Amino acid sequence: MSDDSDSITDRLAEDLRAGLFTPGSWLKQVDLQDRYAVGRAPVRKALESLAGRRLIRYEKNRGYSVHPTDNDETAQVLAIRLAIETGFSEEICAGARPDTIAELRNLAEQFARIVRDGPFERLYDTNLAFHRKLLLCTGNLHMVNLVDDLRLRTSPAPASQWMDRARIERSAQEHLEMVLAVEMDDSMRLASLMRQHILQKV
Amino acid sequence: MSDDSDSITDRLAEDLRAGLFTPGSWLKQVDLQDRYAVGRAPVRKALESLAGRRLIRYEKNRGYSVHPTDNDETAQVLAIRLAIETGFSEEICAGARPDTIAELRNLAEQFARIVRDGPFERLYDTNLAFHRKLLLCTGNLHMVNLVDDLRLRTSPAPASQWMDRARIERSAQEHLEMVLAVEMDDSMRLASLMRQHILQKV
DNA sequence: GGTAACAAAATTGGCACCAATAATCTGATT
DNA sequence: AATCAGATTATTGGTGCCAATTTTGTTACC
Repeated sequence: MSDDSDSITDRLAEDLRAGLFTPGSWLKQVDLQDRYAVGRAPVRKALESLAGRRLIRYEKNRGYSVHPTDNDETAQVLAIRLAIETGFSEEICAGARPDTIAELRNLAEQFARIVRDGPFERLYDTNLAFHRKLLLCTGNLHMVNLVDDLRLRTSPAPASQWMDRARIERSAQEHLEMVLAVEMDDSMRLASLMRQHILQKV
Repeated sequence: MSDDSDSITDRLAEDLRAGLFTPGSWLKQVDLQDRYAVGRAPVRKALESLAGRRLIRYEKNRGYSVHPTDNDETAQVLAIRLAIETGFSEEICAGARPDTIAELRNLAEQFARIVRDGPFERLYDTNLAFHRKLLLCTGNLHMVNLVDDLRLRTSPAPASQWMDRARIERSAQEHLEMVLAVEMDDSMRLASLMRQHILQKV
């Protein structure tokens, strides 16, 4: 993600995504330089970068903190994702080539397989890969990266989102239906599926 | 914007917005600490923050650089703005109170007045204020801030966007029509106006 | 016991210097 | 003259230290 390959920014972002930090708590620089075995400069760089991406908060002379789990806030970020992803449904259908659709189907089936047999720790990755490839059909890499960041702002932890088995099974089904919608060039149906998928209206 | 009020981040962002740096050029840290009369630590902090917001680029061991004026890239960012702003047209209409509509009309008229009489250097600010207030009707501050950043990524300089007098007069007219659409709770019309306004299809 | 003022500790912010890497210049060789 | 290798310069990246600020702890006072 970050252009700085061997930086700790990605590791910190991943740990935030995984919910390893208590929401609302302070990300103290000494703790982080201890945790990631780096100096303070790389820590500050990572914190400032993530704050710029609004993955964490910043207050002058107080430091950087993990977003508290605020339902209203996550709902707002979710609404942004919704507008973007559904707004690009036409371009997704227009830009999807047959081989890409085949890869999408593969990823959707792989997700369904993991839902059935595990390993469940790979659910998030596989789900992410599917959605990334779906959005990449538009050729708009900036949009894909932006949605990635928005996703990091909405999913506080895998636990809360993937706990319910009925829900993830439904997600797997929706993935397959989305592939069908893309295959049939039915952007309206795709947008509708995306809406209920993102909002998780079970 | 940035939580750090007395930082140079905002000043640098504003100078980038105003097009004071050559597109594609390197933002050398020594130049910046000279320009803003600060040390290198604040400079690095500002650069990393702006890179996180993708207002500038970063390459490891090479530094931070101004985005080159890439038509394809700006078109992609514009497409994101389009999806978001039109996607929120319903919420704008739903959330607009009478007094807010009055303020919107004021801003639209103020913009039209400046188009007529000047001072033209305030065109960007007034335009921004109008669009911010329009989007703020949704109550989604995260979306407003995000669109602000996207706007900073699309408008390389005021010159390119505001040069054509016919275009800005048309923009002023569109602002007023948008207010009418909001007043009439016609979200479809508002979305349509926003589309042509953002894409500047003259 | 509770509160306010003060002191101590913890934490962030910034600066100066050095290391690591990249860019540029120089000159020898063909 | 063009090219390649090496040296020189320029630029970024990192570390350690200290200042500024905030937080926490302590003590006197009511």
